[in-house]
Amino acid sequence: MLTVSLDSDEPLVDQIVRGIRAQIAADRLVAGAELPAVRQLAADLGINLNTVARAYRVLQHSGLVHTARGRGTRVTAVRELTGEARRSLKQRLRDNARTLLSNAKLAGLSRNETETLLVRELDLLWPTDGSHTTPGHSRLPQRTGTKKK
Amino acid sequence: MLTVSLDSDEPLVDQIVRGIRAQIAADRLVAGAELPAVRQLAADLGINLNTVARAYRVLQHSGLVHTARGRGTRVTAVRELTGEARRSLKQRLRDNARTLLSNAKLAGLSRNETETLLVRELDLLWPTDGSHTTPGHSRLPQRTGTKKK
DNA sequence: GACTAAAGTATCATAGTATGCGACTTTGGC
DNA sequence: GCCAAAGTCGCATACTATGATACTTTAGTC
Repeated sequence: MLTVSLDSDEPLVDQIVRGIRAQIAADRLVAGAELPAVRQLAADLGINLNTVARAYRVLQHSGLVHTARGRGTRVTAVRELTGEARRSLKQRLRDNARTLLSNAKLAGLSRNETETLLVRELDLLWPTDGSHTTPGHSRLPQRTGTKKK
Repeated sequence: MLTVSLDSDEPLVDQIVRGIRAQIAADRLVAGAELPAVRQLAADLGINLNTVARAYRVLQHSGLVHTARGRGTRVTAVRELTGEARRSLKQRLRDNARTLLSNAKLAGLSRNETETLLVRELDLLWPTDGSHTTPGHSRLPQRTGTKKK
């Protein structure tokens, strides 16, 4: 399910954090769910238990999980950001988006190709079939979800 | 124009590379344009000249600029990727997009908010007023481009 | 053709960081 | 109380990012 790569230039801790964040965002890990024990996940990934423990600590600092010595680590209810924290995060998102799109354009992707790629990922996080998502008019024609390749 | 932050956890070299890549992608630096001398930019940014030189070397390795001892550094004509290089880059883009959108969702942004943010950045890189961009039907309603601040 | 200013380059030192090893502490069931 | 299983701590080590300083190349000018 979760994998890491020693070849990547991204640190192992960051890879783990990113993977678990993505699972929480995609609702594949919901509030109350228990994460694997640090030794367990470390063995699965073939790395040191401290590296996993550090990743869990990062997640705890950002409030996504709660961890207690001797009892394990569980996913916390996600709380939304407000005020200044939310503003600065949006700014960071903008910067990241700019970098992402710059790379896409420099690689020769067209605007349409780039938008298609983004829509696919949007659909994964905010599925449209259930319609329990935030109401309002969408800015792009959703589709896929169950599309053949 | 270009700024860096010592407080960021992103290395200075990466910040410079990212900033210049973004400028090239946005056509604010076009082929043939000369980049500031390493000492000049280093002084402007308040950092060591070697750090700038390393950033320029990274850009040269990715083919975006050409640099010659004694003569300076210039932007190269951008060449598009093909074949395997293009495929693997698209995969990397997908991963980055997933991370970006996960963060947006975990911060409590709605799908619409996220899309709006993305459209703004898309418009910056692929402006729609001129219509000299890649032809074809767009996947989202463009706007702005010449919006007042 | 030598001088010189200005461009990038190379070498080395250093502080910081990512990871791993091994020992420790806390919890909860028997 | 014991013990297995959870997370934590402190240290070692390899690597990396940045900077200081000295070097080499280019191009103009006399």
